[in-house]
Amino acid sequence: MSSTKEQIIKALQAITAFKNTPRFDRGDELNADMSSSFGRGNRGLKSAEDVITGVKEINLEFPENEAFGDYSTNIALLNKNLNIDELVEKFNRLDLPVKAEARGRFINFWLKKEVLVDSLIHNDIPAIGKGKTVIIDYSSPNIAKPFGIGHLRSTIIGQALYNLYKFLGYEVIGDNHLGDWGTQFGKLLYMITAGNVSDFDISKLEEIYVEFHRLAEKDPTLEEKAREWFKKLEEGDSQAREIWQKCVDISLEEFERVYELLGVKIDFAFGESYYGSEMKELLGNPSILKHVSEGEDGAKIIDLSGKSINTPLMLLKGDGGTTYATRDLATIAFRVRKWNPDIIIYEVGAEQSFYFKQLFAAARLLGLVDKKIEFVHTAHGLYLAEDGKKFATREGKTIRLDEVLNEAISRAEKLGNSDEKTAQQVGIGAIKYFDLMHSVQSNVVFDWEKMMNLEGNSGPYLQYTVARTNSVLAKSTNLQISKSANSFGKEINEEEMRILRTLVRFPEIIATAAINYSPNTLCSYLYDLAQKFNSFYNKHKIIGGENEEFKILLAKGTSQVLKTGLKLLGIETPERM
RNA sequence: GCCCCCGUAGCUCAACGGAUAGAGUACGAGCUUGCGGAGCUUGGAAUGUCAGUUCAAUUCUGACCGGGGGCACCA
Repeated sequence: MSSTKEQIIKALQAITAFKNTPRFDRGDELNADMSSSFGRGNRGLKSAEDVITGVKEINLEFPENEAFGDYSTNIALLNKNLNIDELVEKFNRLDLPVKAEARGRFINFWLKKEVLVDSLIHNDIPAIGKGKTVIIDYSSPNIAKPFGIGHLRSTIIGQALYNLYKFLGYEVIGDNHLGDWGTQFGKLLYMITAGNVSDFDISKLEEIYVEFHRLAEKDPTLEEKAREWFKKLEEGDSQAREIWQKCVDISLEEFERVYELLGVKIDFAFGESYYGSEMKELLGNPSILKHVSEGEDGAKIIDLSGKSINTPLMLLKGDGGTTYATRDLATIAFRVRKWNPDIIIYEVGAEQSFYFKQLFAAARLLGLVDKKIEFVHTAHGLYLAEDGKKFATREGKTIRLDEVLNEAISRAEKLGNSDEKTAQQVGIGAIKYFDLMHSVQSNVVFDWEKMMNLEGNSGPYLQYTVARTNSVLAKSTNLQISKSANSFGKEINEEEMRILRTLVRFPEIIATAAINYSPNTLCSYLYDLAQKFNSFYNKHKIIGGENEEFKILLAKGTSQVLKTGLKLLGIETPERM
């Protein structure tokens, strides 16, 4: 069955004898079944003279203002000579679930009541991702550093995207690309061996790292020593390898705690160190090497000036050691071979935008991927310190994520009567929602108070609304919905109507949030829905009220959508709170 | 110096080129025994500056101002 949106578009195309292939965005293209005729839409068209010609472009949008209908089109603005009243009149002769209405040069479409009520029962999510594979590279904390606030966005946004794509029927692979290789280990190895440090934990490692940079400022040769140690590690030196393994083990243990708290589980965690053999293969492949040239101090580089990128990508350092880029290219080769994805999403901060531009260009230049693969770098904004500056490990200003999470949980506890589990759901929910409600690319200034906000537009507000619906529904379990959907139509009040019109949008909101990589779209939607429900709840009595069965059905529908939406965002919904 | 992102209400954030720029918070005024007040109703308050494209610009283009990030041996 085609969506209402498609039905409207097809009807408009039919009326206007629209011939050009319409330009669909990705979601529509996947969604639309253009091979069918325009379905039941054409029944009302009697003959060719009913057709209005000369229309060049058709598009349909969600009006922002709800007074302008459920859908609207600017067709009459784009086609100046169009007789808008004639078009509306013809449209309304068709047997469609919407009614058209001219308003200025816009046409607004209103879903009919039966359709709205029916959507309470059947509101299916279109499987627009069927047959497509998407890899999401997210979280990716660095070994030997505490899990800091810096990786919160990647973890939370990445997980939300993962859930959204999966929900839409995509084959989704989540990979936690751990930062477990690279020169930073050379730094640690140098410090550990030079200082004869035998016993260390995660905070000790951070101290050592900070200390290294302090010393290196005075003595630049230390950087050289660090590279030497990393080179040793890459060559398989047993002492280096042993210390490295210990660092990895310590870190993973720490990360596990954080993921547990966050309720995040990532399919794979291959990490950078996994790609040793893939890198070798890459570096030995003549068709790759023909793009490699020698740069300053013997470094091996890939010239990207043909792709209008002035800075070349460094494939190997002067001493032959690998770089971030070597490992990322190897990772791409591996992923293509193993999963043959359609999209690879890197949920990584905006400070790496330039690097990813280089990486994607290089991957295409080297022929690691074919044209159909789409690379996406979400380039999220950063958490900034309250002074508006970037948090930096080197200056020791990292805020540890577990501290933030525990603080959130204890604040939720203080609100009173909730048990430990609920407090965790509320505290973590607050943090996740706070992160996700921001548009991905904007920076987020770190502020405890705002972060833990439990009122207004917040995770707990949504959870609270769900708890309310649960409470109502629990009291109405003995009521059976006996009427058919159509029979509810007459007595629907204004508040109920607003909820219905919001609920029916859910599937399209999900698709929009995924396709635009913007979970904040879903956040706003859920908040809007919850507000509408709470207004309704305050004004009308559900149990024992008029049209009771319908009201319960409405509460059920709202509850369901809120729960599903929050789940997609990675936010749990306590039964009570 | 060059490149990227951001600039919207006191503060924190929304808005696929569309119609009356939408929330939260803070501040002001309300919500009689209610199915849960972490709630609801209500008031004031905003697109950095200057041009341009367009029937239509917070959105696109250019310049400028302000903030953040980046520009090969870090990741």
